[in-house]
Amino acid sequence: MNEIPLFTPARVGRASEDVALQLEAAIVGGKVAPGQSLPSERELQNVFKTGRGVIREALMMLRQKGMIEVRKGAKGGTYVKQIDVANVSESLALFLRQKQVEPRHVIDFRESMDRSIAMMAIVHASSAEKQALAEGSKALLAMALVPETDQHELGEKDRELNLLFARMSRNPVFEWVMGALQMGFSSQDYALYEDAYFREQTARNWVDTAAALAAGDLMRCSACIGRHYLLLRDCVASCAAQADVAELLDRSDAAMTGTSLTKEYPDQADPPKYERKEKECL
Amino acid sequence: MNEIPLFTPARVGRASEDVALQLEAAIVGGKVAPGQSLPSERELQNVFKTGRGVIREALMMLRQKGMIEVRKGAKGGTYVKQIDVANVSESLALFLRQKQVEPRHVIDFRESMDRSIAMMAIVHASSAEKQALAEGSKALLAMALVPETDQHELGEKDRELNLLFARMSRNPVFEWVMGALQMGFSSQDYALYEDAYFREQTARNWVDTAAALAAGDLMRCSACIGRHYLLLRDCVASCAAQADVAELLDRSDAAMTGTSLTKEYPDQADPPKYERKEKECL
DNA sequence: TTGACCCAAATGGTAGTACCATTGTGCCCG
DNA sequence: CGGGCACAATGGTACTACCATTTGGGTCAA
Repeated sequence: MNEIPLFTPARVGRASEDVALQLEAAIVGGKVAPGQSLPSERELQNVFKTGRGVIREALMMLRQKGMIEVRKGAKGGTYVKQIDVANVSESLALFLRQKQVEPRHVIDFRESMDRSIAMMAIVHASSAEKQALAEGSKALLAMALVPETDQHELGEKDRELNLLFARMSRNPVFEWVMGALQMGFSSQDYALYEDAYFREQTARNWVDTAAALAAGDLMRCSACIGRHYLLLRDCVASCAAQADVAELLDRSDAAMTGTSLTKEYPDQADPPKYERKEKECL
Repeated sequence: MNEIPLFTPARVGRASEDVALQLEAAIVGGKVAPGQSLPSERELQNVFKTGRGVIREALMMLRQKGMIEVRKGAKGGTYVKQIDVANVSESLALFLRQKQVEPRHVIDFRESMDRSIAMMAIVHASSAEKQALAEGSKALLAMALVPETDQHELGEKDRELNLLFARMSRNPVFEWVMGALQMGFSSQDYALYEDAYFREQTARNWVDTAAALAAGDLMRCSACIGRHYLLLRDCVASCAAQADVAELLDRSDAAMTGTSLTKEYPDQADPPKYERKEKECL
């Protein structure tokens, strides 16, 4: 099964794809190191014997992948870049959102990853890191106990701790995957710091987690992680209950405003409105 | 820290980005359902009051993200698509490759994920799935014992089993992340089936794993997983030894052929060569 | 009636040109 | 010596014209 298609539609349209592929190959092949620049668009135009639009489209694709960065002006051009984890995060977040993945599944995944991280961190993390985590968690608790603290600030701190925690596994893959997941679902974590009860419980639990980790007590650490996600699940469940009501209102609201961008206008003469508000600057 | 920049360089260049953002918002906002099509490029040109090139660049970006699919001809246009997990995989693979992540770290990550999956699969998987895994692993073993079997075929089967295994966790996130990781590192798994010894050991181990899983014996299952990755680590290590030699040869070879694409030609009059072999079809 | 064929319209793909905006460099003048 | 200005390189945008592909309908013949 899964044979190579015998007749691939050779070179059917899409020269830009071809160009992008060749440029990508040159980059990943190490022909152009990060920091160096590709030839200018007009040079590439000559090299590939094609129009400038094709080159620009190809560069757009590479830019979208995060492989290059484009700068205007003299000494401008397309510079090869280190790919940022944010690119992966964005891609993943987009996918998960579109798949309407249940928060429960993401939470389960994160929990199992956290347990793995804890296991590795206990073995591999330096004592300095362990201390940093302990202090960070205490700082979080201090912040959480002040009622005026903004939940976003707390969420940010939580995210920071999570990343530090992941880094302690000494395995960058964990750090990256965790970062990618967090990027798309920060709203969940923020919600955890909305309610005063959850806020305090979560912060205290962080302190316990850090202490257990520092003590090398995997069992207690694992229990703490379990408790963390128990809180998160509770919180998400209670939020979902509210959100359901909000969504119902929102949906009936959206049904009223018929701002569609599609082609389904059988009888309507004046399709999409699309007020261009940002465009009077030309 | 991490304040929102007070003065964002408002609308500096890059109208295509603006267009892409608005279209993306329309898509993720559900204004255009998958399967439906956006207006044609020429219509969008009017809607956004911009040149067609800008529209095309924006569409290229969305296409790169996997959100749309573009078809030529009458009734052609840009159709909103379900994002494929392959997009995430590609993004992740590109990132990992560029970060020169050590195989060891990826393997560790996969191992810990496999253990989590096993835990969940024992609880959640249906008996039909468990049986399917058992039969699949036996089929793999049968194939592995025939010396003539192609290693790629075995690798493909292995990949299939892995995916089935991940699916048994009943959590799609595991399946997707596993799929994404495999896509970028299939060569490792293929290597496992190159040597006759590793081939047989791995296949037998798969059978044991499936049996343990079906029996609900988490301990034995976990041990099998450990053994699997022990084999993989051994295999990768022995491959790396060979690869090191090859790389040295390859590097000195690359140093000879000076086909550079960068701008560093202080004295050279005729920069990049770039024979266009695919282009005589116009 | 049915089938084959062809042509027109819609749409994406490519080429080319002209011009604008931005930015670094270096010359020129005070 | 220093500030400012002109210039050149480069990306960003607009517009036009034309090509290639695909669909659908219309026409003509069997």
